[in-house]
Amino acid sequence: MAGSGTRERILEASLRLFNDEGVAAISAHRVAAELGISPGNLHYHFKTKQAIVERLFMRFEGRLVPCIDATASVTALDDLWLSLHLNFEAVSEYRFIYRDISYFLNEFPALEARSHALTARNVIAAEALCAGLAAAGVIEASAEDVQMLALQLVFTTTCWFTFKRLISPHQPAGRHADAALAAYYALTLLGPYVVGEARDYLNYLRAKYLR
Amino acid sequence: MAGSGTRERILEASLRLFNDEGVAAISAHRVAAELGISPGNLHYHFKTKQAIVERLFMRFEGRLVPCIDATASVTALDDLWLSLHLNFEAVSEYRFIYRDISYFLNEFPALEARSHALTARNVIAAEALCAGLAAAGVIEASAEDVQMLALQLVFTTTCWFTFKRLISPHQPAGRHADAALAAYYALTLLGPYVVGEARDYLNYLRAKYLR
DNA sequence: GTCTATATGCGGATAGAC
DNA sequence: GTCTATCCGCATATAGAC
Repeated sequence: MAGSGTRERILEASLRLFNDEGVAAISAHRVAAELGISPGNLHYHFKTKQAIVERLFMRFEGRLVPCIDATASVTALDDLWLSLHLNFEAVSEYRFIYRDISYFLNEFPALEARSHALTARNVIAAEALCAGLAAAGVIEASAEDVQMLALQLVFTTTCWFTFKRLISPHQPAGRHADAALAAYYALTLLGPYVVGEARDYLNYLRAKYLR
Repeated sequence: MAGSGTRERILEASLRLFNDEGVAAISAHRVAAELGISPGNLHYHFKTKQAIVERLFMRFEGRLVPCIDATASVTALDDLWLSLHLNFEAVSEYRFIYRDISYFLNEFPALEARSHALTARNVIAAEALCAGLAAAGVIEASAEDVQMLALQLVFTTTCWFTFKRLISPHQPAGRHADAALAAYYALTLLGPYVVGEARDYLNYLRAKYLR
């Protein structure tokens, strides 16, 4: 499996460059140059650029699924915050995927079905999560509210970092320390539904993140 | 101004192709072929592909700004719904812009500042709009709530159509009749803040759009 | 496994005739 | 204004030597 460290180094360099500059802007030559190897050598390990992207996407699946499935025990608001935080971190580590969604799906059509499945799984997990909070009395929400909330949560975890570039200057490189802030932002979607002492936790977060 | 109809036809064909297949996937050759003219002729009217995109972006600005500035008189929930509907329609007509945000800003850096300004203007208008509804007693929201709501509204009008591709199969072509549904979706962000008889309007919309 | 060298095609952009 | 013909550069992908 680990026979050749080169294969792994190609994946790591590709992920970094894709994240920083976008998968459209990075050629196979560029990845090879970054590693100080020849394009021919890179081609020996990955026949096509698409093969690299697909391999990275599978890693993203493996990285994200535990985050969205480990939500069975969520009964408090800070559990949800942690879940969102982990989710944002995973998305941030593979942010090249959702960075240019349409381009990505057009260029790598083999990944469209997998992307749909992943998003659907995410929505279902978010619904279960919100329903759990409602059952625990943390929030007060109808079944329809829960559905909408779940969709808004997944929409936010998926597209928030992309949208951020339209409201603040582009982060130069590996900056993804704002997962916590993003999690707070997403959490405010539930804000108006929160009842009881869970409001205290919201106020604590608000004091921490607002200005 | 209208000396040559060709220039206008180039812009129209470009907009349509960019919207349908993405600005990255459409070459100048392709636009020329679509119109049945030569690449040389196209180059006579637009020296570069970037010039076409910039011209279309300016049209988008001219198309969107009236939608976001004509919100001074919003004092009822259905005024907001209409405003959102018009906003979504404008975004849909120029959906190639927000379709792949990072790619767009990377490829056409001259438009990054304008995009920022447009988004900022949109947020300010949304804040005024939510503040107006709060003042009119339609919603009950603190100043911080209003800020968050405005950001969520703009986030949604900007990125919702892009995200939709991850949860439902890709719309083949000029389908953008879902502006009304998108407006309803965005409106639910205000749902929990709504008080008084405005709730009736929300229930009316819910019956209309849910299932 | 890794290299050098190269084939092939496409997209952006231009020159110059009509 | 519109055409044909062409240059240039880049990206994908391959061939074959070491």
